[in-house]
Amino acid sequence: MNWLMKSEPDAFSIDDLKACKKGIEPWDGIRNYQARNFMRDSMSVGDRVFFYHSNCKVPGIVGVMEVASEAYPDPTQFDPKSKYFDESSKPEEPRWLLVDVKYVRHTHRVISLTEIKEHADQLGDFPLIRKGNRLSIMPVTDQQWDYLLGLE
DNA sequence: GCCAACGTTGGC
DNA sequence: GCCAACGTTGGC
Repeated sequence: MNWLMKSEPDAFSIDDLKACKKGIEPWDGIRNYQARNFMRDSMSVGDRVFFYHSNCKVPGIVGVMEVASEAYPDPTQFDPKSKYFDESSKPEEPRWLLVDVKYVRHTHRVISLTEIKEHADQLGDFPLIRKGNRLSIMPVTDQQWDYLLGLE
């Protein structure tokens, strides 16, 4: 499958990912059940992922990465010093999962949310442009993937 | 910084 | 199980 994953660039940007060792990093901090279930049930190693910058000056797609691991427990949920600490999650029954992601490339330019919205008719149902949607990991159909990359 | 939309929590 | 209160997301 194909995916889109959001990150605030102030916290973790695509440049940060590129700078990681081998361009691979655990995508930690997902605390939303729907997003977690996508990782657990539907993601496979090698799946393509759009890197999306949210909550910033120009929100939009900034690059491509790929899924580099199966889902496994997010260690930050057990770390009291982490802002993602969840005291109600127990190691024998972890509540939150993550996958590793691997940098592939930057897009040639930012494909902004504004621009994506202008193509709503061609994209069909797409969670990113649904009103009020806050999902941080969402599936992207093959058609949507090709169409969005065609804009770059 | 504002605020709409949404998810979660907890009292009842 | 309902729902008000609260916290978070994320565009603007």
